[in-house]
Amino acid sequence: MSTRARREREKQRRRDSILAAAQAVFLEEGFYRATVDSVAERAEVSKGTVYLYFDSKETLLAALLLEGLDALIEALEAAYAPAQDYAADERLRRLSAAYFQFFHDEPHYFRFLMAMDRGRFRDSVAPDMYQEVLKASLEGLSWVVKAVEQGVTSGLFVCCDVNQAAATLWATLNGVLELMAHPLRRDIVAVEPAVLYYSASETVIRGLLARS
Amino acid sequence: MSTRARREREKQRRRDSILAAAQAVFLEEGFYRATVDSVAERAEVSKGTVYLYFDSKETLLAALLLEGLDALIEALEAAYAPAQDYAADERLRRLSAAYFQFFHDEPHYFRFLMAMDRGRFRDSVAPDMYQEVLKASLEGLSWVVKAVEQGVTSGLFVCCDVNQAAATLWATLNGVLELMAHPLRRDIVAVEPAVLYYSASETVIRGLLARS
Amino acid sequence: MSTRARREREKQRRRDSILAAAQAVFLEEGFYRATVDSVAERAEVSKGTVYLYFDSKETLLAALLLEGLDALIEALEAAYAPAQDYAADERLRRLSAAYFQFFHDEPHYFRFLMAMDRGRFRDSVAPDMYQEVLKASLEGLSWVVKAVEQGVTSGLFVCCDVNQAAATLWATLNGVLELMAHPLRRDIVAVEPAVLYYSASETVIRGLLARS
Amino acid sequence: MSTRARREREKQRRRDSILAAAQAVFLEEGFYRATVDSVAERAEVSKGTVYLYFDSKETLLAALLLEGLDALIEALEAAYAPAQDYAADERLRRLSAAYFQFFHDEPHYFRFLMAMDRGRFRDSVAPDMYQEVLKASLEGLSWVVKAVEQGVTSGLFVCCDVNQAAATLWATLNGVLELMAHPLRRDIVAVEPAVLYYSASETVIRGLLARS
DNA sequence: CATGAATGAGGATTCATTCAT
DNA sequence: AATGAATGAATCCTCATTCAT
Repeated sequence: MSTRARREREKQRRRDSILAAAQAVFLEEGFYRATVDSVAERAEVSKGTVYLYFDSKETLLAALLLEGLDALIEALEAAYAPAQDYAADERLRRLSAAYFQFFHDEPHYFRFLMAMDRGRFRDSVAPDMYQEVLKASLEGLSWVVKAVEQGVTSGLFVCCDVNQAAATLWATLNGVLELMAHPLRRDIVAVEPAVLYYSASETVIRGLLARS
Repeated sequence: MSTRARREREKQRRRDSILAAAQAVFLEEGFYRATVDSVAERAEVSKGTVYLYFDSKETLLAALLLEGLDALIEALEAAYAPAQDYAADERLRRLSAAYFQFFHDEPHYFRFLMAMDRGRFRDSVAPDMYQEVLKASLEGLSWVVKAVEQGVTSGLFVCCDVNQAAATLWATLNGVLELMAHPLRRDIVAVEPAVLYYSASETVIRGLLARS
Repeated sequence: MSTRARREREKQRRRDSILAAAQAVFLEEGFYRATVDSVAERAEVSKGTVYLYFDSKETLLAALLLEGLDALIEALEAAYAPAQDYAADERLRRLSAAYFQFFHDEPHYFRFLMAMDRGRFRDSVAPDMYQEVLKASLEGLSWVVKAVEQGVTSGLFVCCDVNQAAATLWATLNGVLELMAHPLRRDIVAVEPAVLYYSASETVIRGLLARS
Repeated sequence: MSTRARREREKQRRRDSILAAAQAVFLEEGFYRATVDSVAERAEVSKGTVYLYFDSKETLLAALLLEGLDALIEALEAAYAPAQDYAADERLRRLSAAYFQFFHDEPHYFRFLMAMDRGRFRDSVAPDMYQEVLKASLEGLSWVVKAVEQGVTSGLFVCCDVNQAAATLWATLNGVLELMAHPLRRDIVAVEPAVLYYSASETVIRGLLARS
């Protein structure tokens, strides 16, 4: 029956709207200072309803994270473009650009990702949710690993360990993003985020290239 | 009078012991979960005394930060070794190693530095304290900038913008540290922190080198 | 029409299954900690349905009680055995044994009966339901009163007031049951429940007997 | 210094006033319905202060209980009158009367004692507090046991097991108190509490007496 | 200076009950 | 009749901060 389908859709919509509200509130206030009350108010539902859809405040964060990671993974896969025929360095550039784009479009996710450290996230979220976050994170990195592997195989890159090389690029990009995420640090560096990001990415890629 | 001097010294000692207690507690519990009570207890003073020496919990964090930054700046200056005659790439390697050493020896400072983002730090700390943190951070980075400048001048490095290059290295190093700071992420990457740090640092430095 | 009859039967069955679920849940969790949600879940109906059959959580308790009391009254009547020719002391022994048996078989009812004290039971249950519980309780006691009356008439017992004597036995039995219902108190007394119950019952009956 | 002593006294007074408030509120509302807010309000302190003196709502109950038990034990000891020369049956009568008197003077304690069953009391109170309650309860009963022992030794009573006999009397008295504690049940029995209590007590004592 | 008792504004979470479908 | 989503008041407890001594 269509009634049931509509119900389901309504439910999903409600869930999404709560998630969106949580995102906004967490972003504005920070996770700790944010209150479930504000989330409920923002979503225009009662506090009880929030708990109807999510077990706890931390679960809300986890769901937000997962959603973001899924989108990111998709973006990275599209950037890698398995079906296309790209050179390894080109792939890294594309992945790097896609990562930047993602955080440019949805700057909050970066914060949420970083917020995982704190608050005994691991203890307060259902274990399977934690595992999912872990799995998703790994999956994101795996595209970078693949590209580096291709480069090593083709002789374009020279490096001792593929994981290490991929992690270096990843760490660099994250480092730039974090550096630029904070107004204080952005002021210190006094360089345009996009420019620094691009230059850092290029620097690492150049570092990987085999010298002719 | 020596009475006065002793008084002063006593006061300083008290302040330091509170700071040390705060450091331990913030590290163990995280800033938000930590309570002023625990800090007071750890420092073996009353809660009121903590407020006698520090305006607020956040001020405590700022003081901790500043202390750490001072130590870091000293370490970086020593690594740069203005009086010595080092090549630019060597200087970068030394700075990079010193940075790693610092966070290896005092892993909490990294956390505190990162914690500055959150919690409306800016709003809840006296403006001059905030300025001081900013100044200190800049000072740290300036040693890296200096080394890059030397490299460009000597023709060892080739890069369009000195600040950019320095920030790239800085961002990379921070990125690795952050990546490795979180157990979850450390698991994902599956590389030894020290190894990744060294390799990332080398990769960036190589990326800066002028091709022969 | 038979359709109507079936409907009626269905309804009764539903009601019974909710009641059974409530009994189980109240027993396991205690009345206050139990949630209507768990009752509904256990009964495999929706929460709304529970409220369709019962006005409130407290009404559920009252219905449970009434059900239990009805069963108890039947058991007591059977023990008294009006059609048989028993001596008064024998009747008291039989009633006492039946009471014990009842709470042995259905230990929860004792708890429910005791729970009536608390929670403004009187205020939150429909007055007629309260009256019914009262009536049922009286009816149970009346069998004891009858037996004592018989004993006094036959000269076996000597006592000033029949109600008093019956209430004494009743109070004693309840006292033992309550004493033994709580693990803490059971530990304190360090006597087997059945043994204490029997001995207490005998002691009171002996106390009623006219000295020869 | 007297300052310190006064402080200590003030603290004790505060603690007592909170305890008294809790007693009143728990009595009026029942433990579950009572809120810590009301206790605080009644004691004319802030909610935080209540938690300064007591760890939790349940701890408040335990403290109340313990206080009551201590008073009861004292009353029982006085009734037993170790220094005096009483016959065993007289001692039981005195103990029984003291018990009644106690609950007549402080009717709430009976309720609190009974409330221990519920609410996972054991789990939510510090283990040592639980042990104390247990110990105190045992101590109360021990006076009855002593009196029965004396009776058996002197040949006044005849019974197989001293503990059993003591528990029977205890159970009976508790049973009467409980029976009379509840308005509903009091109505059913239709006998004056004091009268029933006395008669029940006499009945059990008579049941213990060796027949001449 | 130092203390530590007192405060009270929140905060996360629960759950009986209602009501539109 | 049955559902189950939505509600929101109510609850226990925490903790940064103040202030009288």
